Amino acid sequence: MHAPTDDESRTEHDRDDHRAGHDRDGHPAGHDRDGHDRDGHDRDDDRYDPFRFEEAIGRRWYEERTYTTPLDAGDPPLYYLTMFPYPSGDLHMGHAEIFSLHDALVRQKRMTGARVFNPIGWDAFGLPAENAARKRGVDPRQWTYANIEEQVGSIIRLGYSFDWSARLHTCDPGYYRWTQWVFLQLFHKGLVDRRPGLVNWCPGCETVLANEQVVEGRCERSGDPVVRRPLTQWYFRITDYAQELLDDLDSLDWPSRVKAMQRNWIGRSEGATVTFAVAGSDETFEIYTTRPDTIFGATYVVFAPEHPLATARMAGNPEYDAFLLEVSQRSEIERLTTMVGRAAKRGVRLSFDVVNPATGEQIPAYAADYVLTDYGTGAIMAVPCSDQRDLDFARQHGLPVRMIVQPVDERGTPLPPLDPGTLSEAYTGPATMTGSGPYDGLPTKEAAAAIVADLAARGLARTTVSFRLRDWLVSRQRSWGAPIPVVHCPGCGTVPVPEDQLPVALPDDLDFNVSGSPLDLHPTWKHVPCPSCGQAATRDTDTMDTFVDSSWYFLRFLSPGDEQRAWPRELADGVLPIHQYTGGVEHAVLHLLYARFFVKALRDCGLLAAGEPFRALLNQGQVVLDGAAMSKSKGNLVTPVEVYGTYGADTLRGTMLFASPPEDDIDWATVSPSGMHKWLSRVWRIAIETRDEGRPGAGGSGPAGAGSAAGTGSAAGAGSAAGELRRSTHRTIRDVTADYDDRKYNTVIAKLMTLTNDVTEARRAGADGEAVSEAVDTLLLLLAPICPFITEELWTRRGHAGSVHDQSWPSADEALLTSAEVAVVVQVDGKVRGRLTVPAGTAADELQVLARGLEPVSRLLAEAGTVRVVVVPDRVVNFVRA
RNA sequence: GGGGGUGUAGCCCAAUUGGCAGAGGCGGGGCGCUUAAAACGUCCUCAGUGAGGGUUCGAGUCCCUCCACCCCCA
Repeated sequence: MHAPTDDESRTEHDRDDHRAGHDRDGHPAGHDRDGHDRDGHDRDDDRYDPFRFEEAIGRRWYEERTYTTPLDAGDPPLYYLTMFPYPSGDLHMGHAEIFSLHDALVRQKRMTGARVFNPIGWDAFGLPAENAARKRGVDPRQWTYANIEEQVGSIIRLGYSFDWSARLHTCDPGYYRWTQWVFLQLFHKGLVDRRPGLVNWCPGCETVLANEQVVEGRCERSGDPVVRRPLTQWYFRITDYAQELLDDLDSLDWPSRVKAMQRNWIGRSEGATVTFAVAGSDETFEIYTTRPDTIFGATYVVFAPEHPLATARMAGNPEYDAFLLEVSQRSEIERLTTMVGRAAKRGVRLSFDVVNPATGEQIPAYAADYVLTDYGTGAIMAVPCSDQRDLDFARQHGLPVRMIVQPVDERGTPLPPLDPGTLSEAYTGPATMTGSGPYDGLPTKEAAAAIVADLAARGLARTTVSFRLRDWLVSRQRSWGAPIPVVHCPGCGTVPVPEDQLPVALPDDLDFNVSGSPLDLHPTWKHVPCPSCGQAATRDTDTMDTFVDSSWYFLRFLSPGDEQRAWPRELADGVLPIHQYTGGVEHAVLHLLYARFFVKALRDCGLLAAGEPFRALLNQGQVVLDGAAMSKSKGNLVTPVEVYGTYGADTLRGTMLFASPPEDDIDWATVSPSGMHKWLSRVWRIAIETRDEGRPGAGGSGPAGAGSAAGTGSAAGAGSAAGELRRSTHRTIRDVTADYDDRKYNTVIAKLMTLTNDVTEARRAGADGEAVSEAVDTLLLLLAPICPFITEELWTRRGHAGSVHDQSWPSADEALLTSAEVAVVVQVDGKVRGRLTVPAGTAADELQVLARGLEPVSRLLAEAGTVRVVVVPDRVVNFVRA
C-alpha cells in the first residue's frame, strides 16, 4: 500500500519538516535547532524528536487517503464509528481522548486482518454559531467551516486513521436535504405530530427544548432556568417505541450504566387507571396509580392545575386563574423542588368533591402542581400514609391521614402499627392490608391485583403501563439548523414540502441581531406559494433539533455525496448495527436514545432492516483538571494543541491511554506526558541502537509471527538471556492481544514498558541480536495502534519495507509461553512456609512429596497428623492440619 | 428513597478471575555519567486492599451489613 521510503529523500524531507513544524521553544528533548543543522543526520538518530517526522507522516496519510475503505466492493466492512464532533473551536481534550482510544481500537482491528470503515464528519448545526454571529457579527457558516478546518488540521496532526473520503457536515445543504427527507418519511408514517402543549422554554436560548435537554430544571446548554409555555410544536412520537426501546436494551453490548440510565429515563411503571366520579354528577374522570392496593386510604384527589376537568369547573374563578398563571410562570426548577422533598406544595381546593369507587366515600378534590399534566392521566388519588408527597400535602392542608397498611417484616410477622396522627414518613415497605374492608390481611401485592380485578368487573379500573418518556419535541426557534420542510397554507393546512423541492434551504442573508427567530423575521424567506394549491402560504420557520441531524448521520456516511438517495439500502443492511461505537457518556440518554428510535422508525418505514444502530458501545470518561471539569471560564483549560505542540502527537495519544482504564475520568493533574515522552525516547533509542542486530542483510528477518528468523522455542537455550527475552516477547504478545480485546490500553502500555525493560536487561546480559531484534520489532507492532508515528518511523528506519500499520498482528509462539520452571508456594494452614522451584507441569503427588521435604514444613507436619492436602499444580501446596 | 459504579502504596493504576498483594508510571531518595546542570542510566523507597462479619485449606476477588465518593432517576 505504501511505497518504501527512500532514505536520502527522507532525510531532506524531514529537515524541511522540522523547520516548518517544530517552532516552539523548550520542548523536552531540548532540541537546539542550530546544533541540529550543523551536526547533520547521524546525530538525528540519537534523539527522539517527534517533530522531525510526525507531521509529514500525518500529512501523507491524509493526502494519500491512506485509510479509505472502499464500500462498493467485496463483503461489507466492519463499521467502527466515533461520535462526530461539534465544531465549537479547535479539538478539546475530550476529543483527543476519545479519538485516541477509538483509533487504537480501529488500527489494532485492521492489523488483525479486518476491513474497517471508520468515517468522520461534523455535527455542524447548532446554537453556538448563532451566538457567535450575534456577538461578533461572524457569519455562522464561515464560523462553522473555519472551526471545522481547524479541527481537521488537529486530527491530521494527531494521526487518526479516518476515512476522509466519507467526510460530511450536517450543515451542508447536501446533508440537511436528506435530514428533511427523513423527517418527511416519519411524517408520512404518522410518527410526527404538530400539537399544542406545555413546553420547556429556555429564555437564554430563546427556544423550546426537549425534555432530555432539561437537567434539574435548567437548560443543559446555557444553564438558564427553564419555564413552561403553552406552544404548538412538532413532536416525534418516540413514546410509540417506549416498550421496544426498553426491551431491546437487553440485546446490546453496552456499558451497564448506560443501559440503566436509559431504563431510568424510559421509566416504565405498571399500575392501574381507576375511574372516579364527581360527587353529585354523572361526570367521571380517571386517575393513574402505581399502588391500587392503597385505594382505601385515599382521602382526597389531586388534579394537575391544567387538567380540563379542573379548569372547566373553576372557570371564571379569579383565585384559580391566578393560581394557573402562577404555575405557568413558575420555572421548572421551582416546580421540581415543590414536587420533591418537603418544600411547600402549593395547591387549591377545587369547587367539588369526588367519590372513591372502592369505598363510596365522598372526598375533596384539589389542584396542585406536584401532579403533572402529561404523566399518567393528570390526576391522582392521594394516599398520605404511603406516599410522601401526599403526606406532606395532607399535613400542610389539614387533610386526614388514614392507615391502610400493617407493616410486616420479611417473614410476614407484623411490626408495631403506625400511628396516622403522628406519621411523618410515608410507609412503602412490605405490609398487609388493614382498614380496607374485604381485603384486610392480604399482602399488599395480592390486594392490588384483587382490587383492580374487582373494580374492573364494575368497569371502573384497568391495569395500565405508564412511561416517564415523553414524545421528542423537535422544533426549535433557531436559524442555524435544518428547516422543518412544511408549509402552512390557509386553505390546505399543514402541507409537507414535496421531496423534489428539497432542500428547503436556509437564506444567506439572515440578520442575527434581532430579538426572536432570525428565520421567522427574515423579510421574504417564509413567503411561498402552497405546494398543494398554489395560494400564498408561509413556511414553517422553526428548524429541527440538532439531535435529529445526529440521529441518522451514520447512515449518510455510507454515501455522503449521493444526490439520488439518502443511503444505499443493501450496504446499510450489511453494516448495521454498527460494530463498535465510541463516545462520551454525556450522550447516554439524549443522542443514543434518539438514534435508537430513528433506526426503529426507519425500519418501520421500510427503509432499513436493522432495529438498533449501535451493537457495541464504549464510553470514555472525561478529562478533568484537579477533579473539576476543564473550561475556558475557569481558566484551567489544557488543550491538545499545547500538548502535541510540546511533546508530539504520539505522547499525547499514549498519555491519554496510559492514564487510566478507558471508562474512568482522566485527571490531567495526575498524568505525566513527560513520563510518556521519556519512555518513547527509550523505545526510540533502543530501536535505533539495535537496528542492525540480527540482520546480516538489511531487512532480512521479520518479526515474531511473520516467519521468525530467531528460530523456535527450543532453539533458544532455556535460561539464557536470549531465551528469557523470547519468552517475554511472546508472553507480551499474548497478554497485550488479550488487553486490546478487552480495551485495557493502560495495561497494554504497561506491558510494553515491561518488554522495553526486558530488552534492556537482555542486552546487558548479552542476548543475541536475533532475539533482541524480534523483541523490538514486536514492540513496534504492538505499539503501532496507540503511537502510530514513532512506530512507523522506526519500522522504516529499521529497514522494513512498507508501513508498520499494514503488518499482520503478531501471534505468540505457544512453545514459548510456558516457563520451564515455576515457583510453587508451600503453605501450612494457609501460611507460607516455603517455596519450591520445579519444572512446569510437575504432578500433584510429586509436588506433595517435594513439599513435605522442605525443612520448616516437615517439622510442622511431624507435630500433628495431616488432615488434608490441597495441591494446585504450578501454584500452591497447602497442608491443613486438624 | 431507588438504581448503576468506584474504594489497593504519597498519587495514577495492576493483580492469571479464589492461589506468594505489585506489572507499569508519577512523585521522593541514593549512586553512576558530567567541569556543572539538564538529559540519560541504575538501584531503592512505600500498602495488606474503606470498616466489620461470613463462606473456604486459602478472599483484593464470592456472600451479608455498614461507611465514603461519583453518576442516573426520584
